[in-house]
Amino acid sequence: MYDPKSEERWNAYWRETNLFRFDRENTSKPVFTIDSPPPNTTGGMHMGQTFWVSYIDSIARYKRLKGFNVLYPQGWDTQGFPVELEVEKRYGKNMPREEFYKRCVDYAKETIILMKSQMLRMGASFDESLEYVTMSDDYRRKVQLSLLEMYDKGYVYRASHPVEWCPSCKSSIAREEINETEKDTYFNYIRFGLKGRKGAKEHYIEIATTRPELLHACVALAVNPDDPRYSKEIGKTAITPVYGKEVQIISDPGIDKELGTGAEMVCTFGDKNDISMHYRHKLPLIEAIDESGTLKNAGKFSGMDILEARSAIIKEIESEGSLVKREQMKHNVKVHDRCSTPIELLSYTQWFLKTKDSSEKIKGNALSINWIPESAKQRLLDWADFIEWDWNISRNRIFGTPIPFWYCEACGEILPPKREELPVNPTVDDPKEKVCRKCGSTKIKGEKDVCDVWVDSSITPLVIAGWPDNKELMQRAFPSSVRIQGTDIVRTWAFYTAFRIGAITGEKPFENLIVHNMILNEEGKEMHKSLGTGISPESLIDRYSIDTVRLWVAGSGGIGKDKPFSYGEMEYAKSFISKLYNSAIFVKNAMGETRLPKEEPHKSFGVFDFWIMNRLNDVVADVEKAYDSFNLYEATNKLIDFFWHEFCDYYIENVKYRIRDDTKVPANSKKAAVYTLHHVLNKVLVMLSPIIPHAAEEINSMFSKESIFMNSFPEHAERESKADYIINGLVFKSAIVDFDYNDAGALLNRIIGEVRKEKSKSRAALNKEAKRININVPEAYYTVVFSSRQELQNICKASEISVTKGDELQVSVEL
RNA sequence: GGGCUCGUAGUCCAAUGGCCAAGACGUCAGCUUUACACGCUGAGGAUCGGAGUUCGAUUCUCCGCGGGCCCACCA
Repeated sequence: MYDPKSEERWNAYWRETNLFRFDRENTSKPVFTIDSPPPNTTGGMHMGQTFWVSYIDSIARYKRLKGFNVLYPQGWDTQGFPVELEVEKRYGKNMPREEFYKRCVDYAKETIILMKSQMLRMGASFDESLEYVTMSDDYRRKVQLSLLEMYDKGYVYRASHPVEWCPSCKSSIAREEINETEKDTYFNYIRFGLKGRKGAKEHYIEIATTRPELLHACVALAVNPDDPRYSKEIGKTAITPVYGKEVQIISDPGIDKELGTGAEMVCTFGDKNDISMHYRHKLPLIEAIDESGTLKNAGKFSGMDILEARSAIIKEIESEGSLVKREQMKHNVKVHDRCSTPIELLSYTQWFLKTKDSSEKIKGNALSINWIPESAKQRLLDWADFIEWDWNISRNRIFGTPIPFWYCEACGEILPPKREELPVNPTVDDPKEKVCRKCGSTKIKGEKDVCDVWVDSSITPLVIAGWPDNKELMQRAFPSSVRIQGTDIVRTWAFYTAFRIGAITGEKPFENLIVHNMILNEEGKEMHKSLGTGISPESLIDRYSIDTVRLWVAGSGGIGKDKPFSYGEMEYAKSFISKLYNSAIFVKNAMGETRLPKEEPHKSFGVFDFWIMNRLNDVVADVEKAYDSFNLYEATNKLIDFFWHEFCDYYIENVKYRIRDDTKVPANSKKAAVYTLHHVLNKVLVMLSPIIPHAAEEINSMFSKESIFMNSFPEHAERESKADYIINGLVFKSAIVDFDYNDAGALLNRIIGEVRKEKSKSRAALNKEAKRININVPEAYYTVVFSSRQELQNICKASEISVTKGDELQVSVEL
């Protein structure tokens, strides 16, 4: 029985022997570079991470067998909201900046230790000496350098721009950090007076709004130009209630005539639509809300928070007689995904990278990458076409890479540091340049904001290849050979990496990009820790084994689809590992004291030995092709099918009689069988070792003192003529027969299968002696079958056998 | 509303412009074959609907239906 306890032993052994270290000095082997995701250090490993860790590790191990010098580092994405939020959850928000910062660092360090041990337990063979951590000075230096490079190339600018702002986190946030939730609210119908016609009933215009508290920032009323109710009012002036301010009535085709009253108040800024109106109609800007979500420029309402102001102002509007009605409604509110606070749009001075003008370049870069699956590429292309704003990289937070710039408050000139000064921290450091180089002002300020986390992680292909210090390694290790990542971060990690690496180097970041989907629970729903619908990888390992989980990952289907988890499939994976282990025991017992012939064992080969060797040779080619296209599913299934249903079900059964009693078989027949058993088992183990390294190593240790990872991947050879046979990648010519061993083996196995079927139909045990077997074969196969009749008789346990020529294959059994 | 993507047995998951559409789990029947009952032999079971292209479509195109993801709108 395969004992999962041995798995931890092999993990320890591989680490002690440094078997998977990247060999820096070796320049003869080609480098294979793996850009694996640096996980957010927010907690223990989940199923999605288990999936990609074992997937990419299998590829790393395969490439080593193929003779590559595999550069496989593992990094940790430690900074930004995710960690800050975990720390807030644990310790609360109220503490000095320095203390909070330190707690973030400690939390990240703690989590790295946990996650690393979980990954290593899975058998991940990354080289620990190559680890990178985004909060380290060295990594930050590289991030800052990458920004300086982009600044030099004109990608960086600082500007006032409406940004999506979280009043609770007091920071601008990125679009991908926004969620939508449905909330109850009131749709308030409010009357605006029309200038010069005060008093008369028809001298009002009515709007509907969910945001009455923004009334003070109202800069226009907008109606649809095709709306007959309002067409004559366009260009006139309306008076806001409460504030009594004059605003123009403008027309815009974007206004929905059916919604509310068909008239809208435009505020700066209530929503995105207001922004486009603001630019389109060149409306004035009123800053309505401050950074912490309280009203400003709102007269007596200034200083109230949004909800407070909302009810206060409604009361005021009502008492003034301008409130027509309130309708309860549900509407979608954009909230910050980390804290669920509704976001606001604020005009704020921020740092930007020019993604919008770069979209064609980004697309070109994405197209030069080999996407697996192909269809994942479309996500990035669509996104690139959709960009509205440049990438806002500033975050008004604490735990992040400082934006490495100072600026002149007088003229806005950006003052970058010198490269050799990096890393810098403008949030606290004084500028080296005391006087603005452009206007001579001495009002030089350091940027207080830090970088968005994707700024850190979007240069991993450079960092892992030794950029910028090790130019020699860069030559060999960049672009990365492969990246693996989830489909959920194509728009972020893949997109920003393609953008930044393209901008900095002009090259693609990686040759191949594997995009995996989600692991769902058994019901096909997303796993959520909070809902208790998750399955912990640790519990699966404990219940099955590491390699069972790994085999499930590899064999669970194509990579482009969400995949429901299945205990049934886990059981199957477990069964295969048992099968493999048990068959190895058989081979071991079969060998006994037999010494393997060193040379020319095939002199004593029988037809089934030739057949299985040739089949192995075919499988080597199939499996290699599958691995080379990163298709672990195909590799796994080819290997399982061959091993289980050809090698075990037929080859082993067919040679048992030769093993059991070698006095009744030709000389050296047993030796040839034992040699073949061992050979095929060994090659299959080597081919499986990337996927189930622990089991392969454990089984291999029954036969060899050397690690299985010291092997090379088996060689495939092409047969030149049909009677050739191949052993270990070497082609041999058969001088005696002129038939194809693959066909012959298949035919003989079919005959054996027919005999089994006949016995099964008669409800007889398969090892029951048959009195007689009659085989009728077409003339073309007669020689093959006739010359193998003695073997067939032994394998099928028949007292007599007869082979006759006929039209089609017929097998009858007399019991 | 727009885009992308998918639809194969009870379930999961492959492949393919043409041989009988692969495999697994489950089901059913049989077999304790001295590696393995986590096994072996066998049985039954599927291309969402419609139209088109084609000698031929499950595969390509279009429409519809259904799922998933994304985006927009929601004053």
